[in-house]
Amino acid sequence: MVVGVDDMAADGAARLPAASRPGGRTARVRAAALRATEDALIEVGLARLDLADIARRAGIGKTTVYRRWRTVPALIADLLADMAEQSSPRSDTGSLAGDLLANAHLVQRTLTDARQGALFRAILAAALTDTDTAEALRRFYEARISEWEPCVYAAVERGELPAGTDAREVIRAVSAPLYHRLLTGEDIDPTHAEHAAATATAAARAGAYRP
Amino acid sequence: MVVGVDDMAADGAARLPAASRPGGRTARVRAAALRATEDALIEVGLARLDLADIARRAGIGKTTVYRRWRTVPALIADLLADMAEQSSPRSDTGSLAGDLLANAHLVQRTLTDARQGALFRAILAAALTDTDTAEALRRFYEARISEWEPCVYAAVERGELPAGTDAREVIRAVSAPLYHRLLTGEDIDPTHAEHAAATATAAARAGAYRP
DNA sequence: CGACTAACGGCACCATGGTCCCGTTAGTCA
DNA sequence: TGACTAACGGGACCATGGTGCCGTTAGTCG
Repeated sequence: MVVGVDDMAADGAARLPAASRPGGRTARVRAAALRATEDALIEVGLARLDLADIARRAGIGKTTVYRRWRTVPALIADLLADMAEQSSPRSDTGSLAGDLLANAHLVQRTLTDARQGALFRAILAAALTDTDTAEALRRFYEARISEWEPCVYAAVERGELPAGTDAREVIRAVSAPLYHRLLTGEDIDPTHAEHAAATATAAARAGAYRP
Repeated sequence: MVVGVDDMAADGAARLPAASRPGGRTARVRAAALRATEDALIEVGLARLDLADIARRAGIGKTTVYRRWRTVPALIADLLADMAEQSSPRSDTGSLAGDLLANAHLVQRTLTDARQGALFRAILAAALTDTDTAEALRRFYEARISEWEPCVYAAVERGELPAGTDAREVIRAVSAPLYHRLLTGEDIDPTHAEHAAATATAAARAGAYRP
């Protein structure tokens, strides 16, 4: 088998636009493929996903999809890398309880939204069956958590929380119970968001997030 | 198409041993299929699962598997129903913190164990892509939570917690952060279990689980 | 204990997702 | 602005998972 540069996509995670030729078309193809993947995941779900269908939606060749990403998880991992780059701004309400509530509501709305919710379910399912996707998901959350952790630093400075509080753990604690409900397909309403935020706030105040 | 009684498995969730003939062989076949499903999920994972392979492992006919369960998610949902029936006893250490810690360690060990962890990852992935499986998963957790909620009632009676504390929410709060780590493929060690238990305890004491 | 039939099993068949080959398009760089 | 080649696209081909048919096995019940 003669391996051209053409055939090298199989090295672990999906690669970003190739180093040697990052220009227009490659980037356009990637963007179209990722949007199509998003749509397909939302409409038909992970289980019935078909790379040929994605190619059709994206208006690109089926061969291209197989060559560049090779597998469904690799494609999703690349989608996650793309999502991690788009940042959503945090709130700053002036109190820890308010900030965490805003965060909880954001997560709640995302997971409840018809499109976003379906997308996240599919992505989480993919992450559970593929380590590269899991790694990409971790990076995605790293980015989101980094966005929100200043809330906790501010609360420590205001004297709301004990010094040494693990900011990232506090942020994670807000969304964990909401994701747990997502797993079992239970509904997630604003009440649950409020509970999640209140619980994390109480635990943080009690000093439960110091190592 | 002549529909015999033979062909009626497609009504939603997988059925339990048929009402009219619950006896020996049917039950044996089901048990063998569920054990084989467990093994296959652990060894090859959800993505590469093959019903013919499961039939081979179970020593039963491929046709039988397709006829009785129809799809992979239906088979997994039936596996979950089976798992829900096997109860694991709770601990009683005499204090809420101790009981929740015991629960957290149990969850931590389960998710960390090579076989059980892989099995849970596959099951959660299936639940995220199929509502019947999600429903079965919900029932499974209902059973587990019911087993442990007396810890909380006891703590209320001892005066450790305020009256009106939502027992089920407290139990869920212990495992939620551990499952959240599972999603992203992060390691889960006893330290994380201790944090999860301590956090839930602190939040419960602070009255965060009253509606 | 023998007839009845639900449920199982083997096998051939078929649909469809994934691979391969090779010609085409379009960034890149002198 | 033209040669070079990375990357794309079409379509034939192939492997494999899922279905249908029909004979066989073994609980059930009189």
